Amino acid sequence: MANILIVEDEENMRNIIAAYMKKSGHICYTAEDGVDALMLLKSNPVDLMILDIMIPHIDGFSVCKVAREMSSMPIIMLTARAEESDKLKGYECGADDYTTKPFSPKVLLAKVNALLRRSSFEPREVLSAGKISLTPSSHKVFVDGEEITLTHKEYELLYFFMMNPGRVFTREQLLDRIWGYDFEGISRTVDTHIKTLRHKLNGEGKHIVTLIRSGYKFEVKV
Amino acid sequence: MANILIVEDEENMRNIIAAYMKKSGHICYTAEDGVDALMLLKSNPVDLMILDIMIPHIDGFSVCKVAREMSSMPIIMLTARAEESDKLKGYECGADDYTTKPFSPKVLLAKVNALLRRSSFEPREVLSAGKISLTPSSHKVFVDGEEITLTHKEYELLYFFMMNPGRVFTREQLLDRIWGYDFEGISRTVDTHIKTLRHKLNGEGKHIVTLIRSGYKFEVKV
DNA sequence: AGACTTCTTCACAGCTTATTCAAGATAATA
DNA sequence: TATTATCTTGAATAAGCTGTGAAGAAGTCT
Repeated sequence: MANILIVEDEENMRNIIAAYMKKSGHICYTAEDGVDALMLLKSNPVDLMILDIMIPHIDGFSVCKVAREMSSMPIIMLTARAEESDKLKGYECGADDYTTKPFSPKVLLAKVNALLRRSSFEPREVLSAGKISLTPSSHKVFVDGEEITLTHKEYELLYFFMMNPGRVFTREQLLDRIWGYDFEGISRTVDTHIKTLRHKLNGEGKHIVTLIRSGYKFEVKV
Repeated sequence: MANILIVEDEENMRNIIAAYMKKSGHICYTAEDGVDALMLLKSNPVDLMILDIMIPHIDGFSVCKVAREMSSMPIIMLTARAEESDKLKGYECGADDYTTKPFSPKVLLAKVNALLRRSSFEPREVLSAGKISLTPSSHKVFVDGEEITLTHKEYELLYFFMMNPGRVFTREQLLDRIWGYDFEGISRTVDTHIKTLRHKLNGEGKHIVTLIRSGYKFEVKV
């Protein structure tokens, strides 16, 4: 269901965890050190990470911090040490859970599923609103049954909106989260993309609502 | 920041947990048995619950299940038993974490904050007073179930009032905090916005109370 | 390199929202 | 009750924001 990254240097442990996750329908990526982990994080869509602290090259805390900057995925820390200061450090780095070895793989799986539920991760195959439907896996968008072609930015914008329905975003937030800039000053770029997106969505463009001085939001119902 | 319900029958333990949470800025409600807990849940806005399993009248698992049906708040289970079957049962009931006693209050606090962060808890999901309710994430305002449309300034004004109920603000303070000016001299700008806001709030405009010579305040109850 | 697509910038019309002002209403004061 | 200070209100005016089309810049693909 979800893409899970397992970062653990002991091969045996790694395999056991992966086996449990796979059995429950998740897709697993594995890394045996911090560098591997970061590379995988960059190039793959990871929904949750299980992260051992004592790993070669770059330790788990650092990996956790970097991961936190790029995504809000749930992170479960694993470690042999049960020291309080370590746990606190883990939570400070942005971890969601801190599990000490030895642990039961069943309980780990239960935690994983609880966190996925909590992180509003849904294995949604298709997002829809009104007559719009969007399939993330194939990047296809249909309006009233007709496929429409969007450019990459337009797709990302629509996808972002549909993943966060009802929420208001300022132009700056959109530039930040979709474009990835720290934009200084004013830009009409967002407006222009909204315009073309609305146009391509035809009548369904009404789902994208302007809030003067606040930004835009996507409303599922009219 | 968040409203936390602590359900624990041992008075000492309850007080320690509450003290830690309060120190971190959270508002605490406490219950010493399952019935208490459910009553509090019904009548108060709870953002997160810390729930002991072994409590009088109704056990923690049952409280957890009921709570899950009414809200998606994070739930942390506490217990003296570290049995795997118990943990699994906890997660099955919809708990987000299962902590065994004895535990460090610091770590518990870190978990609480991690879960609040994770649950995309925002400084209050919905603010309400009388028949007014306001959702910050979508900038929506309802009066008696009907959505009303506010301009940006009106929204900001109402939001500010509802975030600071009962407090009196002078016009200068409002200009300063909402408009961002250092206003010199007199301005009727605030008055005018108050007027239209009251008007749009219809009968509920009465929540905005004028204090002659002092300014305005927002009263939650009539 | 050339042709095409996509992205960004810009200027301005059209419209919404904010502010000012003056007069009427209300409350405090003596 | 008369007087004065303070609010409320409505209308007029000013300010600010967004939508749009067109054109230039940056990427992509062959």
